[in-house]
Amino acid sequence: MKIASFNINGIKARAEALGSWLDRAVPDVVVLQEIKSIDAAFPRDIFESRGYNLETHGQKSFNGVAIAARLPLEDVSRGLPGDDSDEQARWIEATVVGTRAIRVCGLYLPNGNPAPGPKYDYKLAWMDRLHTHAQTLLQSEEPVVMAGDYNIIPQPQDAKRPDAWREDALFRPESRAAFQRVVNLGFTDALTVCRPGPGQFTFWDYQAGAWARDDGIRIDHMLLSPQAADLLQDCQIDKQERDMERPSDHVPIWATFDA
DNA sequence: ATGCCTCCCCGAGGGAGA
Repeated sequence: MKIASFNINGIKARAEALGSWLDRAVPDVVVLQEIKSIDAAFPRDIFESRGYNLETHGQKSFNGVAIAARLPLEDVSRGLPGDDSDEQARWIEATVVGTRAIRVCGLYLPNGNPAPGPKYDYKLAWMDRLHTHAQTLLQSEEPVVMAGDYNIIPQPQDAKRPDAWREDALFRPESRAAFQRVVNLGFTDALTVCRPGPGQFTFWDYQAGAWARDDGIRIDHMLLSPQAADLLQDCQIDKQERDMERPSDHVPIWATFDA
Protein backbone atom coordinates (compact mmCIF):
# COMPACT_ATOMS: atom_id res chain seq x y z
CA MET A 1 0.00 0.00 0.00
CA LYS A 2 1.39 3.37 -1.06
CA ILE A 3 0.44 6.26 1.23
CA ALA A 4 1.32 9.84 0.26
CA SER A 5 1.06 13.31 1.79
CA PHE A 6 0.95 16.55 -0.20
CA ASN A 7 0.50 20.14 0.98
CA ILE A 8 -1.03 21.48 -2.21
CA ASN A 9 -1.40 25.16 -1.21
CA GLY A 10 -4.89 25.60 -2.65
CA ILE A 11 -6.88 22.82 -4.34
CA LYS A 12 -8.41 25.15 -6.95
CA ALA A 13 -5.01 26.43 -8.07
CA ARG A 14 -3.50 22.94 -8.10
CA ALA A 15 -6.06 20.86 -10.04
CA GLU A 16 -3.75 20.29 -13.00
CA ALA A 17 -0.53 19.66 -11.06
CA LEU A 18 -2.30 17.37 -8.61
CA GLY A 19 -4.01 15.33 -11.33
CA SER A 20 -0.76 14.94 -13.21
CA TRP A 21 1.03 13.76 -10.08
CA LEU A 22 -1.76 11.28 -9.22
CA ASP A 23 -1.47 9.73 -12.69
CA ARG A 24 2.28 9.29 -12.32
CA ALA A 25 2.58 8.43 -8.63
CA VAL A 26 -0.64 6.37 -8.31
CA PRO A 27 -0.85 6.41 -4.51
CA ASP A 28 -3.37 4.10 -2.87
CA VAL A 29 -4.00 6.69 -0.16
CA VAL A 30 -3.23 10.41 -0.19
CA VAL A 31 -3.70 13.04 2.50
CA LEU A 32 -3.83 16.69 1.44
CA GLN A 33 -3.15 19.86 3.42
CA GLU A 34 -4.01 23.49 2.77
CA ILE A 35 -6.89 22.74 0.43
CA LYS A 36 -8.09 26.31 1.22
CA SER A 37 -11.64 25.36 0.29
CA ILE A 38 -14.97 24.63 1.89
CA ASP A 39 -16.17 21.06 1.40
CA ALA A 40 -18.90 22.07 -1.09
CA ALA A 41 -16.40 23.81 -3.39
CA PHE A 42 -13.80 21.03 -3.48
CA PRO A 43 -13.28 19.84 -7.10
CA ARG A 44 -14.03 16.22 -6.27
CA ASP A 45 -13.67 15.12 -9.89
CA ILE A 46 -9.87 15.27 -9.59
CA PHE A 47 -10.15 12.16 -7.42
CA GLU A 48 -13.47 10.61 -8.38
CA SER A 49 -12.60 10.50 -12.09
CA ARG A 50 -9.57 8.43 -11.11
CA GLY A 51 -11.52 6.01 -8.95
CA TYR A 52 -10.68 7.46 -5.54
CA ASN A 53 -13.01 7.81 -2.61
CA LEU A 54 -12.68 11.21 -0.97
CA GLU A 55 -13.38 12.74 2.43
CA THR A 56 -12.74 16.42 3.05
CA HIS A 57 -12.48 18.59 6.14
CA GLY A 58 -12.50 22.05 4.62
CA GLN A 59 -12.55 25.65 5.76
CA LYS A 60 -13.07 28.92 3.92
CA SER A 61 -9.84 30.46 2.56
CA PHE A 62 -7.40 28.85 4.98
CA ASN A 63 -6.16 25.47 6.16
CA GLY A 64 -8.31 22.47 5.23
CA VAL A 65 -7.34 18.81 4.91
CA ALA A 66 -8.61 15.82 2.95
CA ILE A 67 -8.02 12.09 2.52
CA ALA A 68 -8.53 10.06 -0.63
CA ALA A 69 -8.10 6.35 -1.28
CA ARG A 70 -8.65 3.78 -4.00
CA LEU A 71 -10.10 1.56 -1.28
CA PRO A 72 -13.04 2.44 0.99
CA LEU A 73 -12.42 5.02 3.72
CA GLU A 74 -13.79 3.63 6.97
CA ASP A 75 -14.47 5.26 10.36
CA VAL A 76 -13.68 8.77 9.15
CA SER A 77 -13.02 11.33 11.90
CA ARG A 78 -12.54 15.08 11.51
CA GLY A 79 -10.73 17.44 13.85
CA LEU A 80 -7.94 16.88 16.37
CA PRO A 81 -9.50 15.96 19.73
CA GLY A 82 -8.83 18.00 22.85
CA ASP A 83 -10.37 21.43 22.18
CA ASP A 84 -13.97 21.71 21.01
CA SER A 85 -13.52 25.46 20.51
CA ASP A 86 -10.82 24.97 17.85
CA GLU A 87 -12.43 25.79 14.49
CA GLN A 88 -9.32 25.38 12.31
CA ALA A 89 -9.54 22.40 9.92
CA ARG A 90 -6.21 20.67 10.42
CA TRP A 91 -6.87 16.97 11.08
CA ILE A 92 -8.66 14.06 9.39
CA GLU A 93 -8.26 10.35 9.89
CA ALA A 94 -9.70 7.19 8.37
CA THR A 95 -9.01 3.48 8.20
CA VAL A 96 -8.00 1.86 4.92
CA VAL A 97 -8.06 -1.92 4.68
CA GLY A 98 -5.68 -3.65 2.30
CA THR A 99 -4.15 -6.95 3.34
CA ARG A 100 -3.91 -5.13 6.69
CA ALA A 101 -5.95 -2.29 8.15
CA ILE A 102 -4.04 0.97 8.51
CA ARG A 103 -5.30 4.01 10.43
CA VAL A 104 -4.21 6.96 8.28
CA CYS A 105 -4.14 10.44 9.85
CA GLY A 106 -3.67 13.57 7.73
CA LEU A 107 -2.53 16.66 9.61
CA TYR A 108 -1.67 20.29 9.01
CA LEU A 109 0.20 21.47 12.09
CA PRO A 110 0.05 25.23 12.75
CA ASN A 111 2.91 27.35 11.42
CA GLY A 112 3.22 29.34 14.65
CA ASN A 113 4.95 32.47 13.39
CA PRO A 114 5.61 35.00 14.67
CA ALA A 115 7.21 33.49 17.74
CA PRO A 116 6.74 34.26 20.50
CA GLY A 117 3.11 35.30 20.34
CA PRO A 118 -0.46 33.95 20.31
CA LYS A 119 0.07 32.01 17.08
CA TYR A 120 3.07 30.28 18.60
CA ASP A 121 1.08 29.53 21.74
CA TYR A 122 -1.59 27.95 19.52
CA LYS A 123 1.05 25.83 17.78
CA LEU A 124 2.45 24.47 21.04
CA ALA A 125 -1.03 23.85 22.46
CA TRP A 126 -1.96 22.00 19.25
CA MET A 127 1.17 19.86 19.63
CA ASP A 128 0.17 19.02 23.19
CA ARG A 129 -3.17 17.80 21.85
CA LEU A 130 -1.31 15.85 19.15
CA HIS A 131 0.79 14.18 21.85
CA THR A 132 -2.32 13.18 23.76
CA HIS A 133 -4.14 11.86 20.70
CA ALA A 134 -1.04 10.02 19.48
CA GLN A 135 -1.01 8.13 22.79
CA THR A 136 -4.63 7.11 22.21
CA LEU A 137 -3.80 5.95 18.68
CA LEU A 138 -0.89 3.86 19.97
CA GLN A 139 -3.15 2.11 22.45
CA SER A 140 -4.95 0.45 19.54
CA GLU A 141 -1.73 -1.49 18.83
CA GLU A 142 -2.69 -1.34 15.14
CA PRO A 143 -0.70 0.18 12.25
CA VAL A 144 -1.06 3.98 12.44
CA VAL A 145 0.39 6.48 9.96
CA MET A 146 0.37 10.18 10.92
CA ALA A 147 1.29 12.05 7.74
CA GLY A 148 1.27 15.68 6.82
CA ASP A 149 2.75 19.13 7.03
CA TYR A 150 4.18 19.24 10.55
CA ASN A 151 5.73 22.69 10.10
CA ILE A 152 8.71 21.35 12.06
CA ILE A 153 12.34 21.19 10.91
CA PRO A 154 13.47 18.27 13.10
CA GLN A 155 17.27 18.63 12.79
CA PRO A 156 19.81 21.13 11.44
CA GLN A 157 20.50 18.78 8.52
CA ASP A 158 16.87 19.24 7.47
CA ALA A 159 17.51 22.82 6.32
CA LYS A 160 19.91 24.17 3.71
CA ARG A 161 20.68 27.11 6.00
CA PRO A 162 19.72 26.12 9.55
CA ASP A 163 21.10 29.34 11.01
CA ALA A 164 18.45 31.32 9.11
CA TRP A 165 15.70 29.41 10.97
CA ARG A 166 17.03 29.59 14.56
CA GLU A 167 14.33 31.99 15.77
CA ASP A 168 11.58 30.66 13.51
CA ALA A 169 8.56 28.79 14.90
CA LEU A 170 9.49 25.85 12.65
CA PHE A 171 12.89 25.37 14.28
CA ARG A 172 12.80 26.89 17.76
CA PRO A 173 13.91 24.51 20.52
CA GLU A 174 10.40 24.32 22.03
CA SER A 175 8.97 23.33 18.64
CA ARG A 176 11.54 20.66 17.99
CA ALA A 177 11.19 19.32 21.54
CA ALA A 178 7.42 19.05 21.15
CA PHE A 179 7.90 17.08 17.93
CA GLN A 180 10.48 14.87 19.59
CA ARG A 181 8.09 14.18 22.47
CA VAL A 182 5.61 12.74 19.98
CA VAL A 183 8.29 10.67 18.24
CA ASN A 184 9.50 9.43 21.62
CA LEU A 185 6.13 7.84 22.30
CA GLY A 186 7.32 5.18 19.88
CA PHE A 187 6.85 6.58 16.39
CA THR A 188 9.24 6.16 13.49
CA ASP A 189 10.04 9.00 11.08
CA ALA A 190 9.76 6.97 7.87
CA LEU A 191 12.16 9.04 5.77
CA THR A 192 14.98 8.90 8.30
CA VAL A 193 14.81 5.09 8.20
CA CYS A 194 14.68 4.69 4.41
CA ARG A 195 16.72 7.71 3.31
CA PRO A 196 18.96 8.94 6.13
CA GLY A 197 21.15 11.94 5.51
CA PRO A 198 21.05 15.69 4.98
CA GLY A 199 19.49 17.82 2.30
CA GLN A 200 16.19 16.03 1.75
CA PHE A 201 13.69 18.84 1.58
CA THR A 202 9.93 19.00 1.07
CA PHE A 203 9.47 22.79 0.91
CA TRP A 204 11.12 25.60 -1.02
CA ASP A 205 9.84 29.19 -0.70
CA TYR A 206 8.43 30.79 -3.83
CA GLN A 207 10.60 33.83 -3.13
CA ALA A 208 14.21 34.75 -3.78
CA GLY A 209 14.97 31.82 -6.05
CA ALA A 210 14.88 29.34 -3.17
CA TRP A 211 14.14 26.38 -5.46
CA ALA A 212 16.88 27.31 -7.95
CA ARG A 213 19.39 27.38 -5.08
CA ASP A 214 17.92 24.25 -3.43
CA ASP A 215 17.37 26.42 -0.36
CA GLY A 216 14.78 24.13 1.20
CA ILE A 217 13.58 22.61 4.46
CA ARG A 218 12.12 19.24 5.45
CA ILE A 219 8.82 19.86 7.23
CA ASP A 220 6.46 17.23 5.77
CA HIS A 221 6.78 13.97 7.65
CA MET A 222 5.28 10.51 8.03
CA LEU A 223 5.32 9.15 11.58
CA LEU A 224 4.62 5.44 11.98
CA SER A 225 3.42 3.47 14.97
CA PRO A 226 5.52 0.37 15.73
CA GLN A 227 2.99 -1.82 13.96
CA ALA A 228 3.15 0.40 10.85
CA ALA A 229 6.94 0.63 10.99
CA ASP A 230 7.07 -3.17 10.86
CA LEU A 231 5.28 -3.00 7.48
CA LEU A 232 7.42 -0.18 6.02
CA GLN A 233 9.06 -0.90 2.67
CA ASP A 234 10.21 2.46 1.29
CA CYS A 235 9.80 6.22 1.73
CA GLN A 236 10.65 8.96 -0.75
CA ILE A 237 10.15 12.62 -1.53
CA ASP A 238 8.79 13.46 -5.00
CA LYS A 239 11.18 16.40 -5.42
CA GLN A 240 10.63 16.66 -9.17
CA GLU A 241 7.10 18.00 -8.61
CA ARG A 242 8.58 21.36 -7.57
CA ASP A 243 9.73 21.82 -11.19
CA MET A 244 6.28 21.32 -12.73
CA GLU A 245 3.98 24.05 -14.06
CA ARG A 246 2.37 26.17 -11.27
CA PRO A 247 3.74 24.02 -8.45
CA SER A 248 2.87 24.06 -4.78
CA ASP A 249 5.69 25.29 -2.57
CA HIS A 250 5.66 21.80 -0.99
CA VAL A 251 6.26 18.47 -2.77
CA PRO A 252 4.71 15.07 -1.96
CA ILE A 253 6.25 12.54 0.40
CA TRP A 254 5.15 8.90 0.28
CA ALA A 255 5.81 5.54 1.87
CA THR A 256 4.98 2.00 0.83
CA PHE A 257 3.81 -0.72 3.21
CA ASP A 258 3.44 -4.48 3.11
CA ALA A 259 -0.30 -4.17 3.61
C1' DA B 1 15.73 36.05 4.57
C1' DT B 2 11.08 38.84 9.63
C1' DG B 3 9.87 38.62 3.34
C1' DC B 4 12.02 39.64 -3.13
C1' DC B 5 6.04 35.22 -4.22
C1' DT B 6 1.61 32.92 -4.32
C1' DC B 7 -2.54 31.59 -2.33
C1' DC B 8 -7.18 33.04 -0.75
C1' DC B 9 -10.96 36.37 -0.55
C1' DC B 10 -13.26 38.87 -4.76
C1' DG B 11 -13.44 42.34 -8.33
C1' DA B 12 -9.03 46.31 -4.57
C1' DG B 13 -5.74 45.32 -1.85
C1' DG B 14 -5.07 42.89 2.55
C1' DG B 15 -4.23 38.57 5.37
C1' DA B 16 -1.69 34.42 5.52
C1' DG B 17 1.92 31.38 4.64
C1' DA B 18 7.09 29.55 6.01
